[in-house]
Amino acid sequence: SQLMVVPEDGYEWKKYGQKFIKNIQKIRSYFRCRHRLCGAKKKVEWHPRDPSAALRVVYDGAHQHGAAPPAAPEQGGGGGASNRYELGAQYFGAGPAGSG
DNA sequence: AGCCTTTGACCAGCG
DNA sequence: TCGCTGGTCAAAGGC
Repeated sequence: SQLMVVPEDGYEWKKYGQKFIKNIQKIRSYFRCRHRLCGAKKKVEWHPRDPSAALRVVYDGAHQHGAAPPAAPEQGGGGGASNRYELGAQYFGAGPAGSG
């Protein structure tokens, strides 16, 4: 089984599903913002047999609160030692749409 | 007692 | 119309 190693980005998320995508031969996890009436969603993709492979985080939707909770401020603009695992692997909005 | 995470089945779109 | 694939909910266990 895979470890629940989800990098923190300053937002709270709750996993609600996990499936293996054949198209990319990777495991895709589904997360939802714990905020109220917030339609923000996050997906994490990682190789099932390749820890070396960089994680892939795909953000969908916008946070209604527009800001992260005080429990984990986003430090405002990179620098934060929170999401420094693979900034080059994060997608916001519709996604990489084309160039990836 | 509540929260969270893990897993199986159902539904929807395309060819 | 059926089958494949991707996306989501629902039931149970530990702290």
